[in-house]
Amino acid sequence: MAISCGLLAIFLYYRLSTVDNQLISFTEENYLKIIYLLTERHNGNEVSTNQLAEHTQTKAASVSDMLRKLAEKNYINYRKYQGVTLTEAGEQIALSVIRKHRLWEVFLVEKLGFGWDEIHDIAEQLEHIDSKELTKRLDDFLENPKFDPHGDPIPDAKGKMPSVSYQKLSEIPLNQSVVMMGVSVHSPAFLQHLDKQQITLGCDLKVLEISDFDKSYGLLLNNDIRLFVSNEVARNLLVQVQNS
Amino acid sequence: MAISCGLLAIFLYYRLSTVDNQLISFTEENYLKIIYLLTERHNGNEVSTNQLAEHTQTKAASVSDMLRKLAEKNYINYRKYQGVTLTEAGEQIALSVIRKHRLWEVFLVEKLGFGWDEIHDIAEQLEHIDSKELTKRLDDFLENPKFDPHGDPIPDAKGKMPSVSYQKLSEIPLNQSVVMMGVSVHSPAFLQHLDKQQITLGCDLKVLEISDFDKSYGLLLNNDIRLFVSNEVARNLLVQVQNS
DNA sequence: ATATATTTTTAGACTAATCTAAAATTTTGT
DNA sequence: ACAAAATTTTAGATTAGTCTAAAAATATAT
Repeated sequence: MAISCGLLAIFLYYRLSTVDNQLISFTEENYLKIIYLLTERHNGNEVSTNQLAEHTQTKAASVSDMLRKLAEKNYINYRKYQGVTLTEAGEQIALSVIRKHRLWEVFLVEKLGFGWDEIHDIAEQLEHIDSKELTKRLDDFLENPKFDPHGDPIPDAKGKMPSVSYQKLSEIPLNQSVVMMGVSVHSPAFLQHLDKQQITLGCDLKVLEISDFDKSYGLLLNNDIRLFVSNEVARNLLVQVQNS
Repeated sequence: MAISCGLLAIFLYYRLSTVDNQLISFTEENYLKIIYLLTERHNGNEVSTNQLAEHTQTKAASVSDMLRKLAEKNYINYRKYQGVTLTEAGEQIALSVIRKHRLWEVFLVEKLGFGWDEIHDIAEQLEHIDSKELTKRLDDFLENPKFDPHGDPIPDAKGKMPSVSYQKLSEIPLNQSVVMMGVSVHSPAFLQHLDKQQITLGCDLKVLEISDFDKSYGLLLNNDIRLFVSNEVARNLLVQVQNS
């Protein structure tokens, strides 16, 4: 019986974001989020048009257009042909979207029982839901998690990202005990591959050897099980030395 | 670190709906939902262009355009100048959106502790999240509720709406004990007004008198408290005679 | 060091959804 | 029953976000 639905018309393109009350579309939020994540991955270096085209699944021409627009709105620092970084305003929006994405992922796994390989596409939708109060209550309902089901840190309500110091398993010396803390690839195929070998967040790992034959990693899992994983897998497992 | 975000670009305008795998936009979903609710309110009679313009908060000209489009896609029966009704296909989409809307409303109230006056706008956003699996798991998580926090029935996964037989309190004879089952207006102002008088879903009501002076209703609440509510309130309270 | 290859931007076009203004149709009131 | 009023549709324009093709800028390789 509830009818009052009008807002959604406007909402489709633009809505008054709860971040600083700026008008911002889903699409713009997405670009800012992707710029944030790629910048982080490149240690703060500028992100290129082609990289953005790849990750937004659009063409470079479309990206150029959008960058001009985001620069006009002062969400990004844009030097033509040189790539972009986020401004403070752009970063706050990106962090707000990432916060919502990761909180919803926790919800999907912890409350609804989804696997960590099933949640990405749903969280991609939920991350754009615009309600500060909802985000706050969801955060409390989930008991203020600091990490999502992939081990990624969740920014707080003020946009502060917990600092983490993960290393790739491939960079850990032989026989060093480490704890599995995250993954740097989120593809369902990769995550399911880990599931099959019972490699989960929080498990103990030790590299016993690197095979001369195929550079695969011989591991000891939870001080118990011996297994081999490919170099590719070892490079995408994020770990931390115990008690540090 | 999760980057794979591309789908959203396409998703913005169109996505493959889980209902029969048809391409459908947020906007189209909204029109279908509103047509369903208005048709229901008018006991199955056709809905007019102007009514739709009012409820979508657009102009009649925009509605005409959209109706042409929805008719082309066989979601509605459209006779120019005569109004519209939903086809079976259109009704299934509308029911799917309404199901999600009402399930999310239950979530917001039961799990996150929102008041029934605070949830409409958030549910308007959440109703468009597209994942059959999510809806199914949410439904189970909420223990398969049959009614939302306003007393509106929740269609099942197959699009079957529970039938309800509510009457307006204003149509109930004097001294007939009834149970409060729903509201026919969802405005925060109305819902907060009820809160202040402790009129909640499930409470017992009996009309003791209708004032000659201002046509207000003298009620007995929970066989205990006497209070007066306006005619306007009485017309928007949906009740049911006990044990029927 | 400069020609070639790659990347990025610009120009021009398209679609979805909206708008205003004007034309067409239906309804209403006497 | 028919003129006036109200409603609905059509015509033409606008904006966001995308595209392709071509031009401009930068990077690379001998």
